Parts: sequence; structure tokens; C-alpha cells
Amino acid sequence: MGRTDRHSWTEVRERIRARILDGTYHAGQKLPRDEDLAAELGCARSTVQRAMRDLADAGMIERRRKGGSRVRLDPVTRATFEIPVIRQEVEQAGKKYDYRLIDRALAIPPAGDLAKFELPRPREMLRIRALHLADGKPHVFEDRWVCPETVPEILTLDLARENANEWLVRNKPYSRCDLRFLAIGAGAREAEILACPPGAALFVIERTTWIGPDPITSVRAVAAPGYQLTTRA
Amino acid sequence: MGRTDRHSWTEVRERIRARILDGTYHAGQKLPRDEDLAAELGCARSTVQRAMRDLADAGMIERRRKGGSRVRLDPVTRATFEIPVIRQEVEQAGKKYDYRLIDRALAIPPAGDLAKFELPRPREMLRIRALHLADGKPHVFEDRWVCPETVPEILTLDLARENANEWLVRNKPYSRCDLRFLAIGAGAREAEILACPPGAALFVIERTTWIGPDPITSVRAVAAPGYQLTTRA
DNA sequence: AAGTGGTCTAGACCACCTT
DNA sequence: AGGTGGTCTAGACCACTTG
Repeated sequence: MGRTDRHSWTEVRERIRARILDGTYHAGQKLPRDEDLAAELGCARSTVQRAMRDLADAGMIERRRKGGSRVRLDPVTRATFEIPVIRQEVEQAGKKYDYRLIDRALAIPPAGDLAKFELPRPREMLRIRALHLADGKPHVFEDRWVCPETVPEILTLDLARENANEWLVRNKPYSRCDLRFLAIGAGAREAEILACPPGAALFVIERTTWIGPDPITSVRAVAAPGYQLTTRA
Repeated sequence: MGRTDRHSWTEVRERIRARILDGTYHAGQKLPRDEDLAAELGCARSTVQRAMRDLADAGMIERRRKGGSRVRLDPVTRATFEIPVIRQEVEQAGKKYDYRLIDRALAIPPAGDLAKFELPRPREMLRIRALHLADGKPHVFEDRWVCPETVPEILTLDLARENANEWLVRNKPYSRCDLRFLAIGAGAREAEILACPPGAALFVIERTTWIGPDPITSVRAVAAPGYQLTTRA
């Protein structure tokens, strides 16, 4: 039975959720104060607080000090995705993982890539292109810019052996991470590298990370056809 | 300064995180018990518990009763996305929203769509196809199956005027929601409806919902070219 | 200026899981 | 069977933000 019997915070949450869904509290309306709800439901205020925080995290209500809690006018679906390190993803599927460096070079990123870092001025960065393979077949094509001012070690790493993806994950914590998901048609380069027809629809994950105000890396990971991302069970 | 000074749970969380990042606690290693950490850091156990829960939610550690807390071996990135109701998304971008029903019909879904519901046996459902427009241009093509056994009202709704998407959001709460993101090449139908070249790479969001064990709806939302999804600011 | 949510504490009990 | 995290309580103080 867990402790879902009477005064558990999940029980309180479900009671409040039910009232929102059945219209007792309608969209935009203010809910009672935590303290009043606690008194009414016969539990401690902190239990109500826990339930309300969960509803707020789920996007169902909004809470403000002094302003109280309100049912959100605009219902949204919030979903959490896990983006694994590619090696794990491949090995977890029971396949053999391989990594191949394509090229690396210092250059000034084009405007589009610079914009992702939100940098005021152009800056020279290390571009790394690499391919991740699953059972010998192309799996993900990675096109990455790394900022040597933030990550000087990157210049002396042997990228043919060291996987930049994994090295950064292990050695460079970040404080901010922007993610974008999109679809692109395979260009000539992607088609060749991923061994797919030109124009094939490809799923792309772009990620940019910073440590404090300093840019670390921005990567575009282009998956081979058929890739899809699912909410974590 | 907030209350980020000494014994706030965020401060405690950052101290623990720092120890993980600097190797004091390395991957796979067991962390001290909450109570010991609380004593060492000079705060209440519940404060440590709050901090640890946050780290666990972020995917950095794993916690088990009796087993204790461990640094996760496999670092993952967890990201939360908000999938808005399409009307809101369009209007928030300052554009005019429009909706057009394409067709509706009762039929037995093909195996692929049935599988999404995890149903043992085929079942007749209402298929609804519709187009969402932004400033008069095709924005999202929606291909939906609704289960009339769970949602009988759907059969009598005037779908030319009532948007199935919004009606369901407002009237049918769900208890489980599966989401999938993928990329497809535009087929003949998508190309015609979305006014894009055949073969164009399109971003797709698929969502299946249930209330308890009963299926509600499964929808494939195909976005017009250029669409992308971003972590919420 | 005051009201409301957010946090912290100390203590107790419980549930789950490993040993 | 026992240890560890999860939850609940009651009370106090704090911080944000609105009227």
C-alpha cells in the first residue's frame, strides 16, 4: 500500500489534481493558501507544500510568494528526456561501439555556430568531426566546436584515440546546457558519412554548454535514419 | 544573496556536487549516509535529503533504501521539454492561428498504430486528420486516432469547429503519456498538406495517452519544415 | 507593509531493500 | 533482520512580491 493511504503527499497531490480536473478550481483561479488546505485536509503544511511543488513542477499550477497558487491558464505537457552518452546507448542495445575521428582543425566558427554560444565577438575554436558506429555501421555523426580558451587541454588531446564526447563529459562539468531537437535532410557530406541517400530525413540533437559565462562546446549530433527519442520509462 | 549562504539545501547540493566532480566521491562509489553528511556539514538530515533528491532527479546519483547513495556510473543529460498546445505556440509567436479538419472516419488502426496503445486486440477507433495553420500557412499536420470506448463523446463532436487537440486537453485528463520524437521525409500526402517538397525532412512528435489502463488517443504531429524544439528557458 | 510560499530544524515512524 | 532513505509533523523564520 506504500504510504498512499491517507495523508501522504501523493494522496494530497491527487486530491488537489482531482479538484482542478473536475472544475472545483478552474483555470486561472486562485487555490486556497497552503495553510488552509492543510487544515482542511488534516495534514501538515509541509505536506501540502510538497504536493503543490510537484504540481508546479509538472506545469499544472503556478506558485508565487504573496501571490498564492493558481491553476495555469495554458496547460502544457512537460516531458523529461535522457540523452545518454553515445557509447552507452549503443552498448545498451547490445551492439559493438566504435569511434572514428574524421578531422580536426582550428578555425573561426561561422556566424550560425557562434550565435549558439551567445558570444559578442568571433573567437577561434577547435572543430572536431567524428563518427560513432554501432556494430560497424554509422550511428551518429558528430560535428563539434570546442573553445580552447575554456578548455586548453583539448589542443593536446589525441583525438584519434580519445573520444571528445566522453572526455568532456568526464572532465568538464558545465553549469548551463542548451538543447535543440530538429530534422534535416542529408546533405552530400552527411549522406556519405552516414551511408544514407542524399536528402534522407535525419534526426539532429544540438547541445551547447557553458561553465559560468565561458563557452565550453557546441555539438551537432546527426543520427542515422530511423533514430528516435523516447520519454524515459 | 537569497538564503544561499550556509545551510541552504542548494548550498549543500553544490558542496556534494563539487565533491563528485573533483573526485572525492568517484563514479560508482557509495556516498556517506544522509545522517553522517548532515552531521559533517552541520545541517539537518532533511536538508541533506532535499539536496540529494535534487541530485538524483538530475541523474547524477542513485539512491536506494538500505543500499545508500551512489554516484552514477553512466552520466546522462536530463532535459525537460514543454510541448505546448499548438494554438498557444502559434499565438505566442505573434501569429494568427487557424484550424482545418481534413477528414474523419471510423476504422481499425494498422498494426503500427495499434502497437502504440499496447492493446492485445484490434479495436475500431476514430481517425481524425487536421491541419493547424500559422498566419494562413501550414504549421502542423495532425493525424490522430481516438478510442471511442474510452471517449464516447468524440463521435458526436463537431470536429469541423471543435479542435480535437484542445477538446481532449480540456476534457480528458490522462494518467500516462508516452512521447516520441523523430524525423521523417515528407510523403506525397504530407508534401501536399504542408505545402513542402516531397522528401523534405520533417520533425515529428508522437504522443499516446491513457487513463488508467484505457487508451485515449494517439497522435502524430508532423511539423512544417524548419520546426525545432528547445529546452525551456 | 503585510501576506504567502519557501526553507530549515528536530524528532519520529515507516517502507523498502540488501545482506 | 537490520540499515538506510522516504515521509510526516509542528513550529519557526525568511524572502519574495503584490497591493
